[in-house]
Amino acid sequence: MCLRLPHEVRGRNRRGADHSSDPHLWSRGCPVDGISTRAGRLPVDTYAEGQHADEQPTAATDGHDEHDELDRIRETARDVFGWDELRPGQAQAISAVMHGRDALVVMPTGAGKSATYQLPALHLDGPTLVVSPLLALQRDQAESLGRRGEGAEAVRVSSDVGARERREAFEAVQDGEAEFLFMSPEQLANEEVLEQVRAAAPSLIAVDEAHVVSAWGHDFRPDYLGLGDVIDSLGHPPVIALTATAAPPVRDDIAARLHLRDPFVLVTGFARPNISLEVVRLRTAEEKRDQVVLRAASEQKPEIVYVATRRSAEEIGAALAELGLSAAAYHAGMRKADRERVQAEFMDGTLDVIVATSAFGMGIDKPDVRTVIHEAMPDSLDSYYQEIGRAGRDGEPSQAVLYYRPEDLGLRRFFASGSLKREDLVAVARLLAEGLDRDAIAERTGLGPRKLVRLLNALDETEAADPRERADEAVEAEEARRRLDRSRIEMLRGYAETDGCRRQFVLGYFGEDLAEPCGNCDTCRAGTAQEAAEEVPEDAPFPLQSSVTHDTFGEGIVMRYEEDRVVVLFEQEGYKVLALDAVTSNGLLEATSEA
DNA sequence: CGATTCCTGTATAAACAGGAATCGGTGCATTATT
Repeated sequence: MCLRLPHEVRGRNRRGADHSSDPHLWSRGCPVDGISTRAGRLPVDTYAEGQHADEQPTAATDGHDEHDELDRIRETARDVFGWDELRPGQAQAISAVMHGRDALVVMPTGAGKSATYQLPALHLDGPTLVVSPLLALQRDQAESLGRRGEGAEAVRVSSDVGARERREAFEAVQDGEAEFLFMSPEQLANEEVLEQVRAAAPSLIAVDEAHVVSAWGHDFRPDYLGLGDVIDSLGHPPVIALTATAAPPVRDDIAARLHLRDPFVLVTGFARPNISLEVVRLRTAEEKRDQVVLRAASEQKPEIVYVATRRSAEEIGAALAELGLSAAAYHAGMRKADRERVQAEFMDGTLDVIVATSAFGMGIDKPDVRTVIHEAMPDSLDSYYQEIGRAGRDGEPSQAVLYYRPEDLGLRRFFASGSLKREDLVAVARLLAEGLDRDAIAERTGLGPRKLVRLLNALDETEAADPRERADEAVEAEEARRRLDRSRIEMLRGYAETDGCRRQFVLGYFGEDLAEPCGNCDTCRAGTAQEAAEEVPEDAPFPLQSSVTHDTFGEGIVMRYEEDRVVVLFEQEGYKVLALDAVTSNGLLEATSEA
């Protein structure tokens, strides 16, 4: 869906624009006739990198109204946030939201992501509901808004807010005394609480850290999957979803789960040329442990060492401390006070090295982190890129080192394996058909509330009427999801094992085509990246990012070429590596007739 | 899936091999006790 409202601005990187020489610009393309069929995926409206605000694409219809409006937005940006200019694309996204359109904003931390919802919030009548995953983030953001001055007052409603304070918060929002209301999806899952929000009639909903909809919604925080319904039941005011990281399939998932309607998609900030990339491959676990400790001790500080288990965090943290370094562990099993102290010490520079599980990082914006070492793979390249992205925010040279053993992928496969039982699904589907509600079903089946929400979410996605068919459909959907998860794990392996330029690989994963090897990764320095780049066939049958159809796998997008293979991201199957031989000689893939 | 821990059998001492069982990550909210 690419029909544009007249006020809208088209990126200069759209189809037809010549950007073949500019590696930073990329577009999914949008056909002239206004119908996007590109594998059904979200078209990106603005992919902005290295542009300055004043070079921004000019409006298709350059009305004065729009200029006035952009001027007003810039004025607020100056007065409230102290910014002289907006980032490329940011003004367009804000403008789209103010005209009632949903938006998905992919923008790095520290680049003014929050302002992208806060600016339209201040211009739209009515309060803004901000959905945020961590109570600590809610506190920080509400406090920082409180310091912005008049009109930006914020309140929170969560389990750590008492009954009286809750009531006052809702009153403040309903009376217009507070503009921002911060809540978790779990709060919104409670119908009585939701009714209070509805009474306040929010004119804008912002979903912060929106990638967790996709990453956590399916099992860990199932109420995230209910957000789409919550949004609809609030009358679907404009919704703006914000995240620092999301590969194309994750963007699609976010848009689908939140029920976004033809969202304006702004993608920016994936290029981080100052971070050097390196992978060290090792055979045994002991060897890896020793080398990680030695390397961590010798690299520039401040430094983050990411590990896969709490135990590793403790052990490596202790080993570094024993070597005389200022190092500490950080994971969710620690006492809250200890976690807060460790984080604060790392932030203010007292602590040089933090050895952490994935619990550490969300909302962290420390400019001078010089080194990020991974003792083990995270669950996806999305997570990996976000974690290493915490290095070098100040633009100074920094490095990311991944210690890799193929066996480490086993833990990821374990985490990625789903577990809904067909018999549970059938039982719940039957009771649903009888008209029972959630509580009644819980009582009858004896299923725990958490598991039940997952089962209900899974069934919610199905279309059949018969309970058995619904269960089958849900099982199949979960299997498809597991295949996608596993294919993403395979992409991790691909990153770790490639001879090609690692930056080309990871940017390709995010849908960006970096024309030349980067020169700042280990394979570039070793020379293999250049060799690999030369192996990409000149007569590649399909352009990068083009849509293709496979007989069994269905619709997909060409992600990259490697030697005699091509990697395609299929909607249903995830990432697949196909032999070019077979592709060309058997006509395995066909260009989708898109436009 | 893989690493670690626990248990059993061996066979007369203390320990070891080998198989089975267990564990591994993110946080909200709620509830029962201090």
